[in-house]
Amino acid sequence: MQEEPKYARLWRIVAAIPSGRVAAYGLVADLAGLPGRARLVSRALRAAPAERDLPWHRVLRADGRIAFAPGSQAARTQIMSLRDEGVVIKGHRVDMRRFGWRPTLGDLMSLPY
DNA sequence: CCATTGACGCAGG
DNA sequence: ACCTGCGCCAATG
Repeated sequence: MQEEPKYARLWRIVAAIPSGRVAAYGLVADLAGLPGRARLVSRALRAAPAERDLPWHRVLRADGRIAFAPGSQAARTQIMSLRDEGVVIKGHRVDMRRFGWRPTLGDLMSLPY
């Protein structure tokens, strides 16, 4: 049996983040079984094929801040997508207590391949 | 092969 | 709230 490639495992977690909720890079890594590898998540997202259509905009820094520089095109796109889903952004950040995704074990167990 | 670079996170000060 | 340092490590030059 072969181990699922790291990027694919990260992509699966990101794909599971529900609309209207957000998750930190570090949480995505943890849930993918790669604790301490937050930076790998950013790499995986850059490398993700567009066809996969991942909700990358739902991934933020641990403190709720948008990872991209304020005013950058990427940040504006991300903010727009989040607002479309009802996520409130103030001062370039999101209130993680309100919008943070907290999956149950059941959620994780029933992830599609 | 060595150095630098990040869509990061956390502990300190 | 802001800054600094360190751990992390695949990718890039």
